[in-house]
Amino acid sequence: MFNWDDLRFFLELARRNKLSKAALRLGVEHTTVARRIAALETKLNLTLFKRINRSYQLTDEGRKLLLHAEAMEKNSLSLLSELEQTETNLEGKIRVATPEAFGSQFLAKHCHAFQKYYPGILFELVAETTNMTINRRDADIAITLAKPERGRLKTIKAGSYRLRLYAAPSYLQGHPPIVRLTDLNQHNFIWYVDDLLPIPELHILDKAIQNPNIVFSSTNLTAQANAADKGLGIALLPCFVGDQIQGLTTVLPGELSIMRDLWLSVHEDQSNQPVVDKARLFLSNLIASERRTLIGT
Amino acid sequence: MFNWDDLRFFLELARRNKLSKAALRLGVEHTTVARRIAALETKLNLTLFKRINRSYQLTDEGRKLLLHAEAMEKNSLSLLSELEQTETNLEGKIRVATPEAFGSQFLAKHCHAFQKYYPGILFELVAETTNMTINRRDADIAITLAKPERGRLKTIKAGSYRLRLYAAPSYLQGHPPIVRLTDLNQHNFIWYVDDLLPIPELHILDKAIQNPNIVFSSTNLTAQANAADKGLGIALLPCFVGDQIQGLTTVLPGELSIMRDLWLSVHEDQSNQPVVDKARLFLSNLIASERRTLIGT
DNA sequence: ATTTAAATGTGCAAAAATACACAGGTGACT
DNA sequence: AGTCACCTGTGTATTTTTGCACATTTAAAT
Repeated sequence: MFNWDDLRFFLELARRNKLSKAALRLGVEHTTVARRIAALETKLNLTLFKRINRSYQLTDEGRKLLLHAEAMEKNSLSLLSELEQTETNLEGKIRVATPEAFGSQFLAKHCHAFQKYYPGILFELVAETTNMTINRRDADIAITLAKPERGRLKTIKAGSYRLRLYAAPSYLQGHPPIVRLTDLNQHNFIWYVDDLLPIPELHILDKAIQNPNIVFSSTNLTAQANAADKGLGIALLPCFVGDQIQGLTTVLPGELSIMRDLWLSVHEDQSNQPVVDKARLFLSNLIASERRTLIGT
Repeated sequence: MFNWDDLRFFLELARRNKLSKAALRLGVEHTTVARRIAALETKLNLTLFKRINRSYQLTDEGRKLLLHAEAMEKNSLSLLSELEQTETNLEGKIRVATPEAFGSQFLAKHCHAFQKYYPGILFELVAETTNMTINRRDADIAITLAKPERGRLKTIKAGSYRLRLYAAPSYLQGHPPIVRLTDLNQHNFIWYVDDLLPIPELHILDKAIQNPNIVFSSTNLTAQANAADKGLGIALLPCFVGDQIQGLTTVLPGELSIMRDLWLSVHEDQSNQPVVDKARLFLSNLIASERRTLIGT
């Protein structure tokens, strides 16, 4: 028997006709789509697509398969809609502490899904730069950038995200071109205020720029992003913020890319509570499945 | 979206109720089944099975899922029956050379599938102990135990198989018990004739047994297997032979297990011929999907 | 009660799948 | 015609999945 999951890839490619387009929607690399399709073709011993003019066009046999794949998709969707029943029996409240930008720009956009599953649970999102201490029960679950060393916590690495330099085209047109890191010396920066937690990877920038010309600073990333969007200068932003803003483009994406880990912690004695457990699963699933938006393109 | 292929595993487990039974039919380890089911459960955020009394029983939600999974299975089956059309346009003949036992006991049992796909192609199976040389065009495709070093051949490692010692219970009851390798000194052996190709892994046996008491020998593995089945002595057999014979049990499976590779070769200038290509794909697919019977339990 | 056999669970090693980086090639727009 | 953006293909590195060996548990049989 062939791998049923390959039909998901087949369907997407049959609809988009481009490896890259299909890959984007499936949340994988284009090479993965190509290889899964190739595997399906050899397994079924059929040619499903003709590769012409950099586009994948269905063959006659591919069209036959499409009908069956669509039927299976219908099944999978009806399955989800039937089983994705809300758990109204669970009631209570969960407080989740996250870094400011992660909470306000990423997690907030997905809380509706949690609400749909568990309408009885109040989801409290504490997204602040101040370091909330989960130990003092300020929050039931904490997502942090550094692994908490102390406290009786269950901590797992939930995922990673990337930071890049972003600027508005309007800014870039009015300023000297940037082709290497040292060119940044002549540019304006939007930056954090000093008391942010130190990011070790920033020494790359420190070496290249002796005296950064900081024209605006804030503890609030959304403020920085909005300032950059208006052409004030160059900002260091998480990709899940910068990529979402149409008016921003990356600066030196090849030279500067900072990866940071996301840690998810719960109290040892709270980890078995149903409400806490469901929220924990929701968060780690979310971070895993949205990996692509957190890492950026 | 969840992994559609996990539903195949779910279906099998829902029907067999045991990890090990489902694993056997799926051709994987029981741990893999357990992990795929666990992955599906966390992805769907449901409990599909209750683990009671070492058996997996469907929950209510699991039963709901079963209906959808069965529907998807129907689709996948109808898909196969529609697309698995015979290619009557391909005509010709293909000669495949293999080791004797592999050809007569394994490949011969699967040739009907090839015939079904390609009714126009005559499949000639040359299963002999004499080393056929593919270079002289005695065969179009060769499956060998050693990688051919010379000749303009395209060779890939197609898979592996295992050898074990086998004996009939009737023999074992009438002879001293065997708990370690040295106990074999007091036993009767069914063996190859001397000119068989040397198997380096056999030095383990050579060390344990100074003077093996060989009571019967043959170049033909089927003859050896039949002799062993009748209680003549202990034989070294491929698992795909020994495991198929109800009357044989393994001897010292923990102490003696020999793995050998299977190599598949075609001529460089023949590799693009449709008939040769289809046969090559058929053989490598077959060896891959029957991995479990070749490796044994 | 003891033994035996069969089933599930766990940690580690091997294998496979995937991402990543880069090369090459094609069409679109100057 | 040349440049540019975009898409696909190939080889390597990383991550994930799977297999394997072993521990543990439970039911059945002596």
